[in-house]
Amino acid sequence: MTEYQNILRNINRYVELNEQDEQEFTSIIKTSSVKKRQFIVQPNFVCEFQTYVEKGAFRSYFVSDEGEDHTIQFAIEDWFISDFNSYISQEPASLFVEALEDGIIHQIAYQDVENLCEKNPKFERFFRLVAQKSFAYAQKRVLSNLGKSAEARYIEFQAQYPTIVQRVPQYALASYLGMSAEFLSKIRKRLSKA
Amino acid sequence: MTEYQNILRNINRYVELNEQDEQEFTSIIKTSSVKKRQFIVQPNFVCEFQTYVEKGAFRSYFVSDEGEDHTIQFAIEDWFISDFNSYISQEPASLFVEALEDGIIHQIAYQDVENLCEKNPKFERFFRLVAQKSFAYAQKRVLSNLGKSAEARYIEFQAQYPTIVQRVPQYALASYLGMSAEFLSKIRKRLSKA
DNA sequence: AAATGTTCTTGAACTAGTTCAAGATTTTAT
DNA sequence: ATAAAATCTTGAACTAGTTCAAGAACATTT
Repeated sequence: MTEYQNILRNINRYVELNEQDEQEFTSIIKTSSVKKRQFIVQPNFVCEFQTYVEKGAFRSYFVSDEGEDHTIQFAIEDWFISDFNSYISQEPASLFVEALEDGIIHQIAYQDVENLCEKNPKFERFFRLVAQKSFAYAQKRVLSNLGKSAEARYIEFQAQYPTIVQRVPQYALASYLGMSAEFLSKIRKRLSKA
Repeated sequence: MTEYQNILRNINRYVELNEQDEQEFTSIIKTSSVKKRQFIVQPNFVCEFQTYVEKGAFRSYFVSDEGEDHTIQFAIEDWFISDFNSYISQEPASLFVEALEDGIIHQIAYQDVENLCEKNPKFERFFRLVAQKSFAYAQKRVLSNLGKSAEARYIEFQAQYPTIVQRVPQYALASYLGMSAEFLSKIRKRLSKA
């Protein structure tokens, strides 16, 4: 079992890689370990990498002018996370990406990915499929919450991602679900009694 | 000037097409004209096409369980629109896509696009870049509205897309901006006095 | 095991935005 | 031109969710 087993298996769900392809891909990976509360992306710095979570839990969030924070995405094992906007345009990020636990990540740099895509159409294809799926998924998330009450949004998230609910601080979850931390606390109390 | 001038110019912003490429692409286009209030996508039918707007204005929207409608996207000349989720997965749509004016569209079918991508990496590349940009753009839209009041959301949209504000019915705009039609009416009144 | 920092809970007062209803205006079809 | 349909406006009553503040529980460091 190699260091890159998991990330390669992930890619193989979309395209079939031979040894040569796998070698091309793993040669651009940079692996690091991160400590809880460490930032791997910060506003005003360009988000150079897409990050694959080998171990740990992360969240990306945006701090609005009024100083509230808004969680955009959680990522645990086998998920990718980044400030995608910044990554794609190679302009300064507006998000933080923060480790919620100690973890291990594999990162791939924008220019390395672009070169790889140009060299090997299998990767062009992989990144097309992933981008399309991410976009579709993001739209689905928005839809599934439209017109729902705060309580309904929580119940649905809890049903769909029970592990994340347990693993993530409540204020981060509240800010993901678009409600105040206090209100989420009240919802949970109400539900635990019923 | 050909029938496909505009859509080809759009693609050429991302990849350079020679005559042969252009020919491959235009051969899969299906052009039609649509009447105001006509639906080009409907829930429960698979969204077979991506639609390029040659002329006209469209909106995609979702009707929640409670019967409210929520506009997801507007599209005018030179934009693409679809129920992307349905298109990508080739599963039944959950959105309506409705013509807001009489118009002309160019459509490309899922399977034709996939075949084209497999045959010609330039198109693989084009659709990767477009999917990535759409995803980044969708995220940006979400971010730019987070934590803002209904009035601020309206003001910003109006500043960024003045033509759309003029061209689109107010209830559709309100449902795009996430507020009731009545409230948008009140906001506008307030602003016109100030 | 004490001390410090972080996260979670609870209630009371508040408010941005909704809902309802009815009339006014604009657009579309005949 | 006229009627019918669609859209927009306005005010009054309401409510889901926020904000503030202070204490309780939990986690982390020394």
